[in-house]
Amino acid sequence: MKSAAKAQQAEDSAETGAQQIRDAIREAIVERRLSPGTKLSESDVGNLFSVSRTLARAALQALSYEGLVSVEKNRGAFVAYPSPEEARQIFSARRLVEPGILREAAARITPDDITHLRQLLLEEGRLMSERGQTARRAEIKASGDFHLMLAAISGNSIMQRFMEELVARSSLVIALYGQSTASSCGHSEHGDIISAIEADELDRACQLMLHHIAHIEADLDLRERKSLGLKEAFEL
Amino acid sequence: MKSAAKAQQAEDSAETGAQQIRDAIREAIVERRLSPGTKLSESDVGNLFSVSRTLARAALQALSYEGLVSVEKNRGAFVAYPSPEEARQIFSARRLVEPGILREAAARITPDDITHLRQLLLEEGRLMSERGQTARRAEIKASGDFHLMLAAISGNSIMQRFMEELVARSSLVIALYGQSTASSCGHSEHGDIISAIEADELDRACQLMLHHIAHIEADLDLRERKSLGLKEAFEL
DNA sequence: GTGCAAAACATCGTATACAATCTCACCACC
DNA sequence: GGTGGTGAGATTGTATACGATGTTTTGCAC
Repeated sequence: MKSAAKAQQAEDSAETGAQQIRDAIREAIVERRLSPGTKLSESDVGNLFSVSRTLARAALQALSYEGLVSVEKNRGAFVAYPSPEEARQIFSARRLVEPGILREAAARITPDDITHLRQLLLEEGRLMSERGQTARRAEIKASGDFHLMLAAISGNSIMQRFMEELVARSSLVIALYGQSTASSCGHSEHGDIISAIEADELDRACQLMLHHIAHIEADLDLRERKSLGLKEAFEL
Repeated sequence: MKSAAKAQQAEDSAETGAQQIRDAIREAIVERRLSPGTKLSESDVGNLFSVSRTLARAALQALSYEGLVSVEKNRGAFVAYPSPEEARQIFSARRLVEPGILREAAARITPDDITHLRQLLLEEGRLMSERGQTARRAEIKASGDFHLMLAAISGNSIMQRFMEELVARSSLVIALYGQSTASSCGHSEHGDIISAIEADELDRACQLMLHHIAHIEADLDLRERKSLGLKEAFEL
């Protein structure tokens, strides 16, 4: 189904092995196999993927442009540890752009797109009912994919890329500050948004989107906690 | 006035010499000293800045993430040559985000900020009346800085970075498809927007912003022209 | 035993070197 | 004369090497 997109990827983005490493690490971060603050030394990354430090470094640099890793001069790269302030900005940005993306997507959406969206939802629901870490991780990814697919449907590749960054960073924020052990996204809300789009109730769809984002944010505990490092040290 | 920001830059972003090279090239692109399509070979860039290809390559990679340079596998880096479709997407993105940024900026703006904005406008007007290439270039930069300062005032560094990318890429688009030899931005429109903010007429300010963006877009000729390459070859 | 200093270690920053790929000119052949 | 292949040159892709910077550990003095 994605053969065309994949072919283009393989042709264009196979540009260097660094891209592959970047994608692999990003996926690991988004699926929360890598925790915020984890050190990603160039040598280790290079050894892990059997490439030289040159490529490892390029991959880490790329991830730092996306805000997923922070590189500190002469100290190394770490999985980003967004501050509460950054977290607020990320969700502020999402509140700002997602209604607009939704409007553009609604203007161009096809029945096929709706089918795909509903398929995604089904998959998401299935994963939600399953047990186990891998199911949980796949669910996190699927939940983000809903927002990304809307961006893709909007037809604006710039906004799409921007949303990819925001969704990925959101995953980091939820990993850090999320409270509920439940799902990362209110699942049913995604369905409601699709329904509103189908019914051509654009304003309501935007309202639902804003509420949806607000719900995710409401599950965060963004209080500063300086002593977290100490606590963690004990709990580990 | 920017000592704090500069210090942080010097401390954080002097991370590598690559940053400096990246900034220098970006400035050259935004000020249109480098035309779209110009080849930027790693060796040449390296020699120009007296560094190795390693750093030159890193700088070019960074610029490619911002969409200002396109790197083609095994072929090299070129100043980006945005297609009409890309141009449309860039301005579509600006229409989408700038009103939102404006609203957030208006909510946090201080009298000091307004003073700075007006200073910027004055500078812009002064440059507009001057003759010469350097004045024209400075004017282009100042014109973009107005939009960037609004993003800075909004206090959301993520949106700020995104706007930096959009403004820079807009400059490329205008260089390619702009028709009027006149200024890149309707200068007075910037002033009108500030006035609307001061008067707390937020909706009107947003309308003005949208009109402003529309004016810039209206000056573009985004028709596809396949034969351009041939023509250019002759005209060169 | 505590605190500081210096050296050893680990890691990053940058340069250089070699391999892979592309471009283009030149020549043989049709 | 045009077409296709082949080889030299140029440019990028990747690896390795060396110097610079930060961190840890060791040892000595108090």
